[in-house]
Amino acid sequence: MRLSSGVEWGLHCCVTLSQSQHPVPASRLAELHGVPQPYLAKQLQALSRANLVASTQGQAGGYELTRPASQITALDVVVAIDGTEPAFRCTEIRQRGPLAADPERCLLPCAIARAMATAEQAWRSALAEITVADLAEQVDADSGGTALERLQRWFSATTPSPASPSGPRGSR
Amino acid sequence: MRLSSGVEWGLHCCVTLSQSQHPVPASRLAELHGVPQPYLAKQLQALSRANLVASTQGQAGGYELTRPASQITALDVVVAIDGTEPAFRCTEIRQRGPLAADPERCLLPCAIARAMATAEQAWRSALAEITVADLAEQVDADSGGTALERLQRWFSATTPSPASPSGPRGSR
DNA sequence: CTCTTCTCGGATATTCAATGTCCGAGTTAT
DNA sequence: ATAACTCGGACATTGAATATCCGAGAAGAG
Ligand code: SF4
Ligand code: SF4
Repeated sequence: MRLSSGVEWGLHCCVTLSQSQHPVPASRLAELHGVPQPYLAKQLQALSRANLVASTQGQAGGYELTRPASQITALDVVVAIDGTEPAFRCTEIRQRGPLAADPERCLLPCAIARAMATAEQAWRSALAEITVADLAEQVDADSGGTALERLQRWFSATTPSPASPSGPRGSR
Repeated sequence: MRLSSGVEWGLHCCVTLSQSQHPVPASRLAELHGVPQPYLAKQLQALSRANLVASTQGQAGGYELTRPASQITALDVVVAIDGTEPAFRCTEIRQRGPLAADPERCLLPCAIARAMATAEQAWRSALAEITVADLAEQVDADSGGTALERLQRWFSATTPSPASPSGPRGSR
């Protein structure tokens, strides 16, 4: 069982966006996390399609959350990026082979599929209990209360500073 | 999130084996479920490595359960086939980028990783509640109490019948 | 009002893992 | 002792996830 690695980036981006008052471009988020920009854009598009983040185009554009962080659960992010299809996909092999069951008896999922669905429901319920606000709070506590402040200070460097004449950011 | 499709076959094989008193060859299991024989063998090897099934070689060989069906949980099967690695793999992106946290603060998993691990633990706990015996019972109930009997009758066709002289099974 | 610049959005290659397949080692009944 | 049948691990193939690119569109500056 593998979970798309983009889920991790999506969660980080949501936590990051919850600390910004202004839209943040995708390129800044990618630079902050040290991940390839084009691929992160793909995940952000998925979040945008799920209406978790809103995109603003233009010069001061970027992404921002559409809801308060306390209204966004981890399950929302996971579903938005990884999709809603269940991990256990039934191939209906009970209808194949010499002992195939009558199709009329296969109208509802069998016991095995039901058990797996129940387990997956427990997983989703656990994720629905955690909100992005909770994650931000815990991340801040882990770093001794300095992470969120450093994050906001870093945002200031990318805030629209209209007086920057010839930004000599010749890095690349 | 995707779960290996071999998990489904492994669960079916365990339920099937719980109804047989004699070892069952992999080729018979594949024929019964209508899946490619060589690939099913791969999954059975994984089950064998986890000591869930025992393999007997030779002419009357095959696979059989090593424990009573009530002692084998669905989690055992899933772990044996799909592996024990967690679905959420942390890339430690908090240590990358311009705002990299001090490595000394990253000794324990961060809040995001902890939340995902908790959810996954709930999933595994739910699977550990279900045993193969429970599954067999429910499958039988779903079919009106005829599935297990049909299964055992089908086994009779492959039971060591020493009087078969020149089995003209020229199907393939 | 125009123009430039910056942004997102979807369509497009590449890489890795899961799927599917094969043949050799080993063991039992004949 | 022989022969037939079994499992076990090593080997191609396919699909999806990963990583990337360029065009459409909107906001702000001039
Ligand atoms: S529904 Fe149940 S019996 Fe049918 S293929 Fe899926 S797991 Fe097997
Ligand atoms: S441990 Fe937490 S902060 Fe670090 S990379 Fe994983 S999810 Fe992100």
